[in-house]
Amino acid sequence: MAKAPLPDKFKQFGEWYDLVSEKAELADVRYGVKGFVVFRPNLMHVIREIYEALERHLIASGHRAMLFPLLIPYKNLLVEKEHVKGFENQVFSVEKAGGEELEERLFIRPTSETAIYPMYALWIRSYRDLPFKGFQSCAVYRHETKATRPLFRGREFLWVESHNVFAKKEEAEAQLKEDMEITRKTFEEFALPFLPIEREPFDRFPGAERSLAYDVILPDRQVLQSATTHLLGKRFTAPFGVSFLSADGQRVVPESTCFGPGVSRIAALVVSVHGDEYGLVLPFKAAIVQVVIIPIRNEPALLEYALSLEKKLAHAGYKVKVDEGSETAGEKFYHWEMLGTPVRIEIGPREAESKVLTVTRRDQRKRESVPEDALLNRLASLDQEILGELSKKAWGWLESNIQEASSKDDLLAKAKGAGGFIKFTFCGREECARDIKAQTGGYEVRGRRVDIDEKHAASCTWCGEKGVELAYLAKAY
RNA sequence: GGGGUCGUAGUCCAGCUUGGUUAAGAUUCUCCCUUGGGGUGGGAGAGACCGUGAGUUCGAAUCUCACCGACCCCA
Repeated sequence: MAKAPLPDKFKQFGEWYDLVSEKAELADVRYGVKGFVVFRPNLMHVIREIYEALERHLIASGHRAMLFPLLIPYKNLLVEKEHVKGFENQVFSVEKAGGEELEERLFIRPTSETAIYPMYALWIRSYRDLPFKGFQSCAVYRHETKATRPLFRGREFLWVESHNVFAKKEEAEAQLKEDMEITRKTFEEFALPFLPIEREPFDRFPGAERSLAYDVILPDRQVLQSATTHLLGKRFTAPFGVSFLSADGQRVVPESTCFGPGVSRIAALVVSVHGDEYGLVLPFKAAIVQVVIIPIRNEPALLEYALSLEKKLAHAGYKVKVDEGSETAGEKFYHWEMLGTPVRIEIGPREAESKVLTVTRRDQRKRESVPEDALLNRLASLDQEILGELSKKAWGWLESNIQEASSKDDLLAKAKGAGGFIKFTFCGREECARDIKAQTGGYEVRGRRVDIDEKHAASCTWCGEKGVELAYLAKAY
């Protein structure tokens, strides 16, 4: 068999990713502005499906869609001190319009707190207005100075941002759990794993009281943060003047949370986590074409049979396409494998004669024979099987890349090794985290897991001070 | 912030050291024939103001300077 078109993603992830992005026609980097790429139709399909899933789960849990303007008055940025510090060096600003200097300077949202909270201050008047749960699906803009890579880090990225307001702290705390659940359900639909990790106090979103992040290990064993949710307390509601009258007539400043699943990054995960040396591997939900039918020769009888099958599958609700192109069969196989199409049906004289079809699943690249009258049942089971097996494989990779360090020496040795997560007992001190990062060549303290309770030792594995938690270390994007 | 590499068809790139005919090749795209169950083979055609600007020269993709852009490494 011929050589695979792509390198091994576990050995040369950067090269693999750039090539698959080009060959599967995902992103086009030729637009010519650094950090800004064009999303092509194959990628937009994945993006739209991710949006569809996130929005469905948000709405089912009581959120409502909104859309705030892209441009925000500059003075709004100055309202919350920590927030300004975090973003002022990253914002794009607009000073002119129609050739004239603007009376009021505007900036392009790097995130929308400063656009949303002034309006919340107008909308929220009574305890009856709470909880207020809203979200918007949009692009945000940050002038990143680090190296950019399509979908992983750009100066424009797509996300959903949810901004919720609650009367009571417990309700806000509970929202963090709900956000985690929404992330879990969405990721499940794309067979993606993640670890929910609470960030250390010194590593929070500017202005947050608590920050949870959803970390995934990529094929190069570096960690990618795909989404975050933050407990903001009164950090934004108070300075922006959001308050309400309680049932007993008291003026109260409410609590708030925000949740930001990075849609471009989740798409990058679908590509990176499932793909192989033949290209993308997509679950049914993410595929723009779910079943491709390939007539092995350009003969009218074969084409006719292929089209009748297409009609049958389309009627059953599948996204199906007959490849009528003039390329040879082998060329078409490679093409559709690169695009990650989950199922391929080959139609040759044998199939047309016997009505027993040759069906190939993309994830395993294995052929099987399926009688035509059993095809719909088989496709339905393949949908679930492929999703299940992709998920199992993805979780297996994540879990097999978590190690635990028993001592400082052990930690140093493991840090020199393959990468991935290293668990250790942490004292919680920023100084200690800085020291670890400096001495391990870039391992950062990500924080502690919130989905399970993990026992920690009495003293910090690194510095020997009192241990407070079992924390995860990793090199991050 | 510091250091380095590179800009030539849609894509990958040769040529530059030592200036000189029509800028070579592969891939891609179009058409014809052939082939077809894992990237068939052949033929014809299309596609490049050689990143931009200036300088040196009889003559610049090639030498010089400036600018713009991209990529990589280190902090």
